[in-house]
Amino acid sequence: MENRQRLDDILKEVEASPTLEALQTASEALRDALGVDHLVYHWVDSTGEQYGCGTYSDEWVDRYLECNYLRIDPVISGCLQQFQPLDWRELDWTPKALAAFRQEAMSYGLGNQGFSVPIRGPNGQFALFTVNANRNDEAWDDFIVANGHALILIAQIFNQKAIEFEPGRTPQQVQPLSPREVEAMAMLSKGYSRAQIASLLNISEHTLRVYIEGARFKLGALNTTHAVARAIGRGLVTP
Amino acid sequence: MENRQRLDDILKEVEASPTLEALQTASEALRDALGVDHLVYHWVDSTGEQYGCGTYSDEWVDRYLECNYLRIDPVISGCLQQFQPLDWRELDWTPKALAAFRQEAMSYGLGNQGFSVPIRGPNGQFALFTVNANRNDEAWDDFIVANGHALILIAQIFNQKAIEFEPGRTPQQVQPLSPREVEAMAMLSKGYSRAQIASLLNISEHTLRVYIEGARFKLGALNTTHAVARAIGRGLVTP
DNA sequence: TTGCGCCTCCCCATATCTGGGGAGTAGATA
DNA sequence: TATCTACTCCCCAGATATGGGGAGGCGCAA
Repeated sequence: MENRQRLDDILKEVEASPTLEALQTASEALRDALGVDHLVYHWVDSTGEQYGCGTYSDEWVDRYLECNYLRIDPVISGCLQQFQPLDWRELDWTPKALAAFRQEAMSYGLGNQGFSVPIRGPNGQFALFTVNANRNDEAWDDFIVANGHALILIAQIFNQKAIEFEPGRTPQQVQPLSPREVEAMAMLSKGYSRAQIASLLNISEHTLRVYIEGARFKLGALNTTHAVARAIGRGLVTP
Repeated sequence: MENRQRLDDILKEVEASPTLEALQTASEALRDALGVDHLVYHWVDSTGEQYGCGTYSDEWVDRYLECNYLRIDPVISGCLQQFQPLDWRELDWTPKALAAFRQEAMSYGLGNQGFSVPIRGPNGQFALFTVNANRNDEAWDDFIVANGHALILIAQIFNQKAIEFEPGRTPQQVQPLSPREVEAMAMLSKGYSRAQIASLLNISEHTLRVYIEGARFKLGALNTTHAVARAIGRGLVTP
């Protein structure tokens, strides 16, 4: 269990020095401490800007971006649809993805096994923390049992640090929606039409319209759909 | 650090026996191990169904539900808007919430300090893991420094167990959206009108409509706003 | 080869939403 | 007490979205 102590030390350093460079050097240190081939932290902030640090080779990163593999990467689509930590073996490897993508990845030095921890924030933040190694199935099982918890924790700590870099921390004070406005957004997000909502809430359709317009205004939205999307993003409504 | 070992043991038991009762007994064991007054895990699944386990008194839970405090609880609204772990002192305690809510809570045995770890899933799952105790500010600072990481980990483990209980694990195979359909949903969620999107994507407005209708159908949505909400919920689009 | 899914285009009519105005009540806040 | 916000209601006209029909080309897979 001295390994654990070593991980703790590295993470403490990360927490003390919140810079992108610190995450980068920590990635390398953690990779060695864990004994894996690669360790990557990839992060999309609320403006859609992407950041990344990790131990993939520059060639692979360039190739990945160039081919827009983001769109076909099963790791990405898998992690977008669930948010538990994910063993790459559980993924849906279509023949295309397997041939065109995974084999190519291995030629760039990636291992055959992977484990990714997805994290999602309410404003579209999405982070992915991945370790990658060349192992057989049994060895990988053992690795995950031994280190799964630590990986989740590392992902959280990286994530907290990443949040601090966020440029658009939206210090602009947000207009809180009134209860009725929230209610309207919630009903809209469930697919009800204005007429239905009005009758369900026992108010006139026009009154409902006032709420929707109020919500649109307070959320800075261009139309109702936009307002609902923002309400969801702000956590006022659960989708 | 024997405390840490004790936490580990309790968590291992939780992982071995994934039942709601196990979470309940673990809550009590963890409360004692951590030396706090209360420990609660509250969880909303993708259907909107709510579950909870923890050490609050039944009277307080009843009172809370009866008064629909969910709507005014600053802990809830705070955690819905950010997804980092949250010290209750950072919350926005309006006079009303303070008077009507917090003081009443303390009369039901809650402590003055709290720390909550929010977790969000892509299908509307929302979980909140909270510890609560009666401490002065310095003691609470020390507690969080000492146990913050452990709390995050506990929240994750509770969450993974809770996911296994989910009834609507939606074994129904989901229809994947085509790239164009996803694109349409993404633009709609940003507030663009159909005409704008069509011209931005360089396609006729009617073609765009076909995509939107396709997405609506595949997402089982009643209208466009509903479809966008579901696309967001499914993680196809970031709000 | 024959499907199947995806992408692209067009017509029409109707339902629904949006934008602009105004106005009264109650409750909380200052 | 004065003011502000939230809530409720009404008018109208124009913009926008929706529903239903049909049709051709392209690529992938059984």
